[in-house]
Amino acid sequence: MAAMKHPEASEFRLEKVLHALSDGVRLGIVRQLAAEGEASCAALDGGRPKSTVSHHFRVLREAGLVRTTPFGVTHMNTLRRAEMEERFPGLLEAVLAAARG
Amino acid sequence: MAAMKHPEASEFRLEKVLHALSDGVRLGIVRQLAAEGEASCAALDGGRPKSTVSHHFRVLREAGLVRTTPFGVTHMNTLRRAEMEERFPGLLEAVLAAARG
DNA sequence: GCCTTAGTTCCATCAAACTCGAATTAATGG
DNA sequence: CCATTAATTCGAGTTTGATGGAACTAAGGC
Repeated sequence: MAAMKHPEASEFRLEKVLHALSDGVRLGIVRQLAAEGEASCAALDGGRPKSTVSHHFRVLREAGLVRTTPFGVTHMNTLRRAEMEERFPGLLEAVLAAARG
Repeated sequence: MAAMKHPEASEFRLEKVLHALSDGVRLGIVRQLAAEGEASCAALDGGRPKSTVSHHFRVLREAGLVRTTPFGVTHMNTLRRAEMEERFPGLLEAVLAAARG
């Protein structure tokens, strides 16, 4: 799968990030990624159809929250914590803390 | 105008807060309220129709971000910074910092 | 080459949400 | 009481976004 496009940290847009995080399914994905470090899409689908999950990962990618890297036949996803921190200091960590509590 | 209902800090829901902040108009309102302390709805309408502005204030109120108090014939709006901080520490301040930068 | 696996893309459907005009309510002033 | 001002509520139109089935693509294994 050809490398998918991910925005640079300088291109992250606050409203897009907030919108991406305002959905329950996506917030759950982000939470799990934060807890487990990395995971395939399938590991986080929660029993939902692939097309739905793929849509949510796309939104997360385009907001800059998640990086997806092809790894053999699966795709590995990681949170872009450091870049988010650089661009919007404290934001993602505050959301993660809020989602935990 | 009978006192409008505002949720308690314990009732704030993260996804609702993030959704409220993910709209450009509302983010602008929140930014201005943070800068100016308080303002009437009309002072923040940006030339938009009243019904539109009223809608956005409602979303902000229901998320817990804004408190609206009748004050004579106008309504005074303030950010509920302390309560947000109590419920979701660091979140609103990180968003405000990001919106400024 | 063929099959399987993992995701994406396309498409349609349906619900949520933004916008805004018009009617309404609430408080004040004359 | 009437007019004015400020904002809410109602209703309609339009857009955005979520969901999920079907077809497609890329990588690996036999």
